[in-house]
Amino acid sequence: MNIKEAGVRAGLPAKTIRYYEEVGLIRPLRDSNGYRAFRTSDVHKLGFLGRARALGFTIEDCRVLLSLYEDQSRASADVKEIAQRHLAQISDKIAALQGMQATLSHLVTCCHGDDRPDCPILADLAPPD
Amino acid sequence: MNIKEAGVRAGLPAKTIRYYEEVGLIRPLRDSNGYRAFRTSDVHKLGFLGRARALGFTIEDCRVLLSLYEDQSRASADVKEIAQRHLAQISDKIAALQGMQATLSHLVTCCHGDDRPDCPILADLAPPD
DNA sequence: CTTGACCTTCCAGTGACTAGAACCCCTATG
DNA sequence: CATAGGGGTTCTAGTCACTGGAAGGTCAAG
Repeated sequence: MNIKEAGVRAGLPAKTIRYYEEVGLIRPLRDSNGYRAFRTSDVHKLGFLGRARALGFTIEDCRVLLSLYEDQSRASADVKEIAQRHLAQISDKIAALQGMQATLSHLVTCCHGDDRPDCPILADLAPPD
Repeated sequence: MNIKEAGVRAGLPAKTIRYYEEVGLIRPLRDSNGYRAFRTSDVHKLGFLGRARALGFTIEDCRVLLSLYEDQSRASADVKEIAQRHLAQISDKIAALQGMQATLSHLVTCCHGDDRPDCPILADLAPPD
C-alpha cells in the first residue's frame, strides 16, 4: 500500500507520515521503484500515533508508548506513569489558560469598546506608574 | 541604561529583548560603543510587552496593541476586538485540553498500574479492530 | 503519447525564543 | 600595566511537530 492510502486509513496526511519515518517512529518497506510500501502493521502503528498525538503526547512520549505497545511483557505501570505525567502537564496548561481567561475577560467587560480612546485593557498593560 | 538593567526593570531576559528588537517591537538607541541604550520609554514598552505576552497575546498581537497603546486617538473598540478574538482562542484551547484531560484521566483510573502487561491506556490507543 | 495523479527528496518556514561560539569593551585590582 | 571579570555585540543553529513548495521520477488510463 502506498503512502496516500496508508494516510487515508490512519487519518494522517502523507507529509506527517514521512516525518514520522524521518524521526524513526515507523520503518515502512520500499518497493523497487523507491515508493514506501506500508504493511497493515504500519497502518496500525500510524493509527496508534494519531490517537496518541490527539491526546497531546509528544513525539518522544509516542516513541516510548509505541515501544511499550509492542512489548508484550511491558508493565502497565510504565504506561500509567507517562500518562500521569502528561495529565499533570495538561492540568498546568489549563490552569494557566484559565488565569489568562479570567484576567482578560474581566478587562474586556470593563472596556466600553467604542470610538473613545479610554481603554482599560491598554491601561492594565501599561506600566504601573 | 544597558540591556541587562532594562531586562531587570522590565522583567525580561536580555535574549528576549534582543529578539524583540530584531522583530521590530522596540528600537533602542545605540551608544558610541555599539551598546544598546534604553530610555525609560523603552523599558515601559518592554513591560507592556511582557504583560501582553503573559496574557498569551502573540507577537503580532503585541505589535498592534503597542501601536494602539501609543496612538492617543485610538478607539477602544479596536483593542477590545483583539482581546475578544484572543479570548475565543483561549476558550478553544481550554476546551481541547479538557477533552484530553477527561479521556486520559478516565484511562489512567482504569489502568491498574502494576507489573502486569494489561493496560487500558494502550488498548485505547490501539487500532479498533 | 500525453495527461494527470501519484510518488520521491530536499530546502525553507512556522513562533518565540534559547544556547552557544567568537569576539569587543570597561572597570578594578595586583 | 597586565589581566581578570563581567558586561556587551553579532551570528548560527536548535527547539517542536509539522507544513509548503520546488524539481523531478513513476504509473495507469485514454
